[in-house]
Amino acid sequence: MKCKYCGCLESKVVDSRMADGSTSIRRRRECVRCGKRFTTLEIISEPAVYVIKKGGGRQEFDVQKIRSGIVKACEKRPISISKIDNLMIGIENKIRSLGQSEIPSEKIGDIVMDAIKDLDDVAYVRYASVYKEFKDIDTFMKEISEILNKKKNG
Amino acid sequence: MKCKYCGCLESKVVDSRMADGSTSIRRRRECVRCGKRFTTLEIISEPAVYVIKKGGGRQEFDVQKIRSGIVKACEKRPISISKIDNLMIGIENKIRSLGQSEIPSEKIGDIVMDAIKDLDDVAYVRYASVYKEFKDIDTFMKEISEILNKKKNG
DNA sequence: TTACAAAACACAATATATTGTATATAATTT
DNA sequence: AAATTATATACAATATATTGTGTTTTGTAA
Repeated sequence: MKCKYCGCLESKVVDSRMADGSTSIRRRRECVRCGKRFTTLEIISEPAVYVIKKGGGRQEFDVQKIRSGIVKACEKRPISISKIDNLMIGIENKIRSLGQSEIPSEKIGDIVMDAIKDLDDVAYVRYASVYKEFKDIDTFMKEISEILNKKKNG
Repeated sequence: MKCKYCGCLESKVVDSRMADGSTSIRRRRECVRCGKRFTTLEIISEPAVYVIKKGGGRQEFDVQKIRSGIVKACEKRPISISKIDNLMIGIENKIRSLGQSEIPSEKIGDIVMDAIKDLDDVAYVRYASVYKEFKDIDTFMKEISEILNKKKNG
């Protein structure tokens, strides 16, 4: 496991716990070279799902991309990494449970948006703004208004 | 690790390999109860630090880039690789300990410069000349004068 | 349709991880 | 601000994973 700090290839496990109702394992690792610690997550990964891009290109579904998209959307927001990971696992499960080997990227985006919606309003708007690419302004504005209304009235 | 087929909580590892250029570990697991196999992926789960470039661009922070910058600045200077690595580790720790998910590239540059300053004068000037891009000539000249004075008087 | 690459499979010798129990601290929620 | 939850920490006894070598299968590219 390449250390994210110094790139060293060796690290040893310092702690290891079941997480998310035993659907994953969270480990604490320590780099052999620099001694820095980092957290890892072991998740089930069935590589049979392909994402069909808008241009028609096909790419293997990669949770990490989903995760980094969510992480970006959550920047400076009070959302713990474990929450993001849980969300990611939920999204992955949902996508895989569709039982399809090919899924259009739009559908993936919709599923992720749906999941983020319940997590954090700001993150949701950020993600949506990137994902929808401002092409669908009407829907986007409607979504924002809905959130604002909910905040005002809720 | 909960089996994706029968939900059994116990599974054992049948095979384990580094994946994605050693950034993750791919395991093949076998459920203790139903005997079915599935693949898991262990990935790093930590808040990413992003570098905000001058133009506004965002890029994931990469120590190796810092390191290669220092190595270049130390060319033909009597500085061992382990010294550079130690410096790099210190820089990384400092940056991560800021606890921020977004850091302007200027700040990174300042931290690196500060670290190099104590390492080697020539390397420092070289690094500063690249990093400051001679835009901040006054400060740069002042820094050089300070170094020269320190050498003369110290 | 062949050729290449990635993933799955097997096995054996060695090295490392797991899990209960427990404390401290940071982050969220009320 | 207090209460709750999550994360990080430590240690020790036990159980399990890792990695080289090599073969086979499957999917993708030539």
